[in-house]
Amino acid sequence: MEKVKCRRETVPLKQRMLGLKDAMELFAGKWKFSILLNLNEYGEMRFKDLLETTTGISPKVLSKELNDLEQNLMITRTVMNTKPVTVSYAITEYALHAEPVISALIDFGLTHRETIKRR
Amino acid sequence: MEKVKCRRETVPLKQRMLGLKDAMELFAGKWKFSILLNLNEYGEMRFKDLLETTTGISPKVLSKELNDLEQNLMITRTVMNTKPVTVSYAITEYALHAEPVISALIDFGLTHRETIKRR
DNA sequence: CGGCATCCACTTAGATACTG
DNA sequence: CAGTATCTAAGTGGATGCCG
Repeated sequence: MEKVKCRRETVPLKQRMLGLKDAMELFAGKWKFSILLNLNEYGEMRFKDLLETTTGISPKVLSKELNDLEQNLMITRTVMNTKPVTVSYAITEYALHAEPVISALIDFGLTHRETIKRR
Repeated sequence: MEKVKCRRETVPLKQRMLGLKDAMELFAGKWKFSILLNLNEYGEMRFKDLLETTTGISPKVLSKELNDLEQNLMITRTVMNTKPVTVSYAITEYALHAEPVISALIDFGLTHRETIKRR
């Protein structure tokens, strides 16, 4: 692990740990990334759509995950004036900030998967 | 979330999700980052040392965390021929691969913490 | 010293059914 | 359609004690 750069080195270790903790808590669980990647790929989606594309999730869990993501400003929730009501979810501009994290995780995860496999 | 780059775009979505999953599983839990950052900062450490610097952890959990990290090649475990035995843990070269992940998480986490706080 | 065994508490996830 | 209610199953974490 080499010397960290930019803002990271201006911040004490304790606080960096807080940042790590926050980020990990936000993305914890089996479904958050899947939901975000789906919303990113397909644009606006309704509850039902997400229930179908997120294979294996139950409505209760999906509901909780969506709430978490909304609380953390990663997605928006829009209730449409139709009958019966439809609700539309979309990814936010703010969620773009998470792209470096996701990229780094994918890169590391794929490399690591190969490394462990051939061990 | 903008277009992904390099190897990430050569890999299908399903597989990218696997990479994400692997990486998240490796780093899940409250202690892994703390242990890695400590080992990185202090070099070789014994079980007892880690038990002290990792505030709040119990021996059972520390033991499990260390095993996980060793299985994933992030640390080495060396038994010394002393009486009574001492065991020394150290971070591996391979763990350097995780640095971009950690940096990205810290950056995002710190920014996000501020964003949420002032909401 | 460096753990593992045991037990318990708590949180989370899943299945299913139901409602506005 | 978009969830909530309820119940149960499972995983995880902490406390404690013991042993080589």
